[in-house]
Amino acid sequence: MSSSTEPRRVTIHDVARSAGVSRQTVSRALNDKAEIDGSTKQRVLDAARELGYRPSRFARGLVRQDTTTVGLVVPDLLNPFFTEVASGALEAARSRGWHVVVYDTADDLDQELATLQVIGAQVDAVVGYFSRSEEDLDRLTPGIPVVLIGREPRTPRFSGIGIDGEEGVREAISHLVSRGHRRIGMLDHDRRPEPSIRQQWFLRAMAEHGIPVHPGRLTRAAQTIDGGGAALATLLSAHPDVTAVFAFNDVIAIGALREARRFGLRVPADLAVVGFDGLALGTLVEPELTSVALDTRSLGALAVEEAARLVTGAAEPGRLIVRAALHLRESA
Amino acid sequence: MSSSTEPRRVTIHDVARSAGVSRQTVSRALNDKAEIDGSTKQRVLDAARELGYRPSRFARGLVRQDTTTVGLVVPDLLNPFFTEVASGALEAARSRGWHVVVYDTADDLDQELATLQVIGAQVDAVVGYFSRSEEDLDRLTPGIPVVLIGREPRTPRFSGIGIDGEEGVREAISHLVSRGHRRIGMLDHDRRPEPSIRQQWFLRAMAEHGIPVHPGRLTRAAQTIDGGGAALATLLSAHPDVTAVFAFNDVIAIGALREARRFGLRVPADLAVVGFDGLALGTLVEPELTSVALDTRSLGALAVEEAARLVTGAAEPGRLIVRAALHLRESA
DNA sequence: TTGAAAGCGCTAACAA
DNA sequence: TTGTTAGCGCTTTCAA
Repeated sequence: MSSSTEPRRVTIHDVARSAGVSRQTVSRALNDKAEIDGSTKQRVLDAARELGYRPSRFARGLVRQDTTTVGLVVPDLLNPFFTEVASGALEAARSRGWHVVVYDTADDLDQELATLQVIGAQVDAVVGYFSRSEEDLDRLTPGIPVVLIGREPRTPRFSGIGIDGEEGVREAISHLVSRGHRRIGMLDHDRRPEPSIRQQWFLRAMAEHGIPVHPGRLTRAAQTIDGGGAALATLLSAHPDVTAVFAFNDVIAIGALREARRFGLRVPADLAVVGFDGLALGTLVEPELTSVALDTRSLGALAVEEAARLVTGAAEPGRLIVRAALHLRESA
Repeated sequence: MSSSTEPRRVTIHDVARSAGVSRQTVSRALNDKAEIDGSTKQRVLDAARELGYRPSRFARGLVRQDTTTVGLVVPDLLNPFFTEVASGALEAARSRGWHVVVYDTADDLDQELATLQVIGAQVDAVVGYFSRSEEDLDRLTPGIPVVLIGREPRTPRFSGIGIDGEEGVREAISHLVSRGHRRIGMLDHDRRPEPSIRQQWFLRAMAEHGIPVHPGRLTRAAQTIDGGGAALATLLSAHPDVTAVFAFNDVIAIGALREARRFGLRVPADLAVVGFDGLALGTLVEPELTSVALDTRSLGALAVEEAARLVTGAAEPGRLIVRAALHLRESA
């Protein structure tokens, strides 16, 4: 029967007293140590169960400094790209015996801030996607190793897992051009005022083929399926002569695919669509999505491995690059 | 310059000595307490940064017992169903200021065991999907509140978030029957030897319409897109006269959708397909998937909320039920 | 405004 | 096999 007032924590001391042994013996029983009598052990275990005893993870962690926890921050776990990155991070962590605390910031700067404010007290290292400035990040994660994914750190304070898709985009554009496309649009992201690096790759690849890109053919899309659809609609209403589009990512591309269908356009016959990321989702849609593909899971895994290097002091913050390559499927 | 040998941890004591103050003052500076001189505070902060000091989360947690962490266990984060559940759990946790440690057991009993063995030392409560017996679970999570999702606990040791899809399945079958279907197959899961409860709902609903179900029309599928496709192929080769299928879940149903297309069958004209879960993914495929839908995110959220009740002692372990309802879209 | 002392709950060493 | 002692690193009294 438990008191209905303050539910004071049951400690190892209570168990010891109840079983008539020392705290040390309780510890031995609970941790399956060798030097303990069978019947004593059973008595202790019974007492522990009786009292509903749970060891404090803090006290235990304090004395056995052995567990490592990494914080993984993503803007939206439901976005399949981040799901794949998270999955890779989880697997890499598991293979090292690390634990992963996951935070979904809902792509919101305030929630990102709130996360950063609490994360420092919970983890040994932080990996993931952040929108705040490096100054902010540094201030909010004092002394903690941080690995930025998909973003080039400007200072040696952070490690970065970068993406080099230039060659992959070049392949994609060459493919489109070889199929006779010349009026090619792009559905860029709309997160920042300036164009993405992927747009730069796109423009450079187009320039290599001597094809000018009308600025109106560069549209911006929210990073959702619906956003991709809306952007395609905008693009096509202004430039109905476009025969192919390159999207900032697969989510946007899949939205475009769906919108094209609603427009009555056949893909790829009337409109070719190329995405970026190479999500598994791209193989489920009809037609299957051609994409400049990344090994998304290794993005997460590499981030955790880099975090491990930083935590152990095996390396200074550095950068790693993941390359993208064209995966030719049906949509282009 | 740091020693290249044992990288001994920098403690509050080191900072105190370096700044020429007491440990207490360091604590005050770091925790933004009021009673401290501005210049002293700055000196301490500088020293801390200089030494790369990071407070131990264990020591801090030990004395401040305020943070709560819940462990979320899923068999496969890449399965969109579990992604949605996880997303709901993360949001519910965030709103309580809880942290979530996520474990992906890769649908493997040994990894589940390994997870259970370490999770107790990391979290205040556990929620998620488990395949092991309640005896095993109880033994491995001594004293820790556990909430089982999608599984009815047999003992009051555990809370459960159950799914009641009987009415939803009945709606689905009524719909199919009203469209003239009578030879309806089911693609059940293949995780256990016995048929799923969803199959029982299916058979009961069919019986209510007085339609006998040939046992050969009950097939088993691995819970992947490919598994769903393979199962449909098996079913159709043995029973080509089937005009509709009900799948254990949307993932299997989407595999069936794809396979039907490869068979040259039009959906729903030649073959109607109904899934279960109501995943967002179902709206991305062509045709959009009709499904007995669940609020998957609330499944995760309810689990965390129940965990909160157990942790605070506000309630004894209990069960909650989430109901499913037919979402009519295009595939049936 | 600062410091000294006490203790959070546990386990690793050592002694009995 | 068991108990005693001494911390792990931090924050909260309380006194200076």
